[in-house]
Amino acid sequence: MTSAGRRLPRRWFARPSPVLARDLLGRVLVHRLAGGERLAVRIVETEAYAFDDPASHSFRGPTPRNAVMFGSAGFCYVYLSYGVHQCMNVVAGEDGVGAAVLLRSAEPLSGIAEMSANRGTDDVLALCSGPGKLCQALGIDGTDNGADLARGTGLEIHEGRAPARGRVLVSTRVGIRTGLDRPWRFRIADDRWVSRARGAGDLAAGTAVRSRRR
DNA sequence: CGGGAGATCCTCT
DNA sequence: GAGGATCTCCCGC
Repeated sequence: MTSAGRRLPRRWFARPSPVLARDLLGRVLVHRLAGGERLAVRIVETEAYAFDDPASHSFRGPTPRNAVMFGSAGFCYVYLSYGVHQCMNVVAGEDGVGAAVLLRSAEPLSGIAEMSANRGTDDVLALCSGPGKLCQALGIDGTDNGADLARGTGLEIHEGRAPARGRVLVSTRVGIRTGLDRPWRFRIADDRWVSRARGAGDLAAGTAVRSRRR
């Protein structure tokens, strides 16, 4: 059994979303199913969204959909994307701020048979390589909106192991048309489990970060 | 293998 | 009534 370490406490989540997004890399998302099965994945790609961020659902203030974003850190915000895909966020920051981190892709650790069934494919590289795929594999949907990740009610985030220093790539976010000035997409460098993000910004931003380190 | 379009429906204007 | 924090399939090269 994989030892994912302790469950992370609420104060750990209560930081600015770009800080939390980076620190979520390497952590383990666990979903315990009603049947007793335990699905676990290692987070390898995230994106931060903030209250004053035109790309964020919270940008125009609280609404019924984004209400969870304006609550306490460590809660789960799930929304339906394009009427088809569920996407999971981790609420960040102080209460009432409206910040969150989108989980974009992950490495399957346990419960792979169940995740394959949920996704309808045996291609393990395609199980969690995107925000919609990740939710489908783990069986996360609208009923998980508002779940308390810090309290351990079946959907939890455990300590895992952070990537080695210098192993984090930073780039612009994917699939948005505003807020492209913010380099708030984080992923583990040279990790085969990150999503294949299409779009011009990806390679350019990635190489920019790489060359900046020289 | 890269790009483009359609699916599909909820949310807010 | 328009427009998505996406995914997959189906082209064409």
